[in-house]
Amino acid sequence: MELSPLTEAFVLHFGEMGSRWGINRTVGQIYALLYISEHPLPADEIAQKLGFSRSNVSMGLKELQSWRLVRLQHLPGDRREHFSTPDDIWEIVRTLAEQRRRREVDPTLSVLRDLLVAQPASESDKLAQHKLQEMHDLIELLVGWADEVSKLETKELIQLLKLGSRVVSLLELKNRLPILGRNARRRAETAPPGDDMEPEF
Amino acid sequence: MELSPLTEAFVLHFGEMGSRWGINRTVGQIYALLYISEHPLPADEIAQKLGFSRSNVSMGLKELQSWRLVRLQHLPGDRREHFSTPDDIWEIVRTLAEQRRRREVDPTLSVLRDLLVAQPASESDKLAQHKLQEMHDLIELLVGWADEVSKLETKELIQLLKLGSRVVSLLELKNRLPILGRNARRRAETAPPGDDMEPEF
DNA sequence: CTGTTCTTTCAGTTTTTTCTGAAATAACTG
DNA sequence: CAGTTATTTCAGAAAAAACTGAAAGAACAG
Repeated sequence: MELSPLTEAFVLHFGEMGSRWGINRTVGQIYALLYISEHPLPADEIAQKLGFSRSNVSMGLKELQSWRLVRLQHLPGDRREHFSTPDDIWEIVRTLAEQRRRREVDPTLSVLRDLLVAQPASESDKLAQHKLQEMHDLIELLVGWADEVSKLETKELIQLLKLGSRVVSLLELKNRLPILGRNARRRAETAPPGDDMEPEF
Repeated sequence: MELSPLTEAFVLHFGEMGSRWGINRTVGQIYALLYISEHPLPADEIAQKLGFSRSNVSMGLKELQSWRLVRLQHLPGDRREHFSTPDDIWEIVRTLAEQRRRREVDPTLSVLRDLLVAQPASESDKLAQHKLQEMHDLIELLVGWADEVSKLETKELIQLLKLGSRVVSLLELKNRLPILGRNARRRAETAPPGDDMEPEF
């Protein structure tokens, strides 16, 4: 491997974790190596450092590129392609979220919607559809939140995260000042039957 | 399969998605079936409906139980064990988050911490440690946020999610009204002692 | 206790995924 | 252009993961 023990430990752990998240170990290790490396690396060097075949690295990089998680660049005086990760780790998080959404969440929402508009063939299908509706609404809520939040500047995002649940006190504040929130006075209403996800605020 | 087309479509999609998230297809399908079913199901019925061997189902259920994602119960007049998912979908989300954290996030933080306290063997190790520090801090921030937020009542949580990025305007509002006082209305249980993530608002 | 029903375990098989080397392709150099 | 270097593709090998049936183990009923 000829990696420093520090790098090796990180790379191995990351590969292991990757495989628990549906990313193959090789790809995880390549990513970890690029992340921790000072400079962009050419494919043959990655192969040599990690002990993979050149072709395996080629496929791994292709995969990472399809996720937009690595960037390709050319260094002067070297014909090889060099790969690197973005310098800003928040950009990495955003990309990951965006891609996961595009590849897994959106197709799932689409399937759920199809099943929800289908004519139920039985009583038990109707009950099933209710469950699917709950799941659909939950995912949509989370996705909507993620969309909103991903628009924030990193600084604002960090501020928000640091605030944690204390943000709720702000909500209470808002609710105590009805002039600020359009639905401030609707809280006491009972939820409509068959829809227990709708918060009235 | 003898499942309604609706159930079958859901189960198949869920199995597919599971396998992209590091959960094997069988386990994903079992979970989907339990989720969508009206009543708790015994293992042999799951096996029959999904066309898996009884032993495969047994292993899948064991896996799901280790994740605390399914519950076992006995129905009167039936010696078999019946399995079900929680009725409240938010509980499912919480469990999933909690378990992922315990199994993947915490070990990763632990590895990162170990590598951060290790003596760097070179200049390039020092740079690497800087990258690891960034990753560590980011994960810790996210985990801290998740901890805080998971303490909220579901209603509050939904309210927060619906608010999305508009919460930032509340933050600004608050900053413009210093009369309300620092940490006004702060909830005692959400402020762990020794918390180093204190927001300056 | 004996027989019955339900559940788990696990060695071996099947299936799927990952990985490689060889060959093809592409990109450049002089 | 011919030669060289870099990259990708892909059929088959290797490895890993999933799955099964048979057998053992547990929990009960009578």
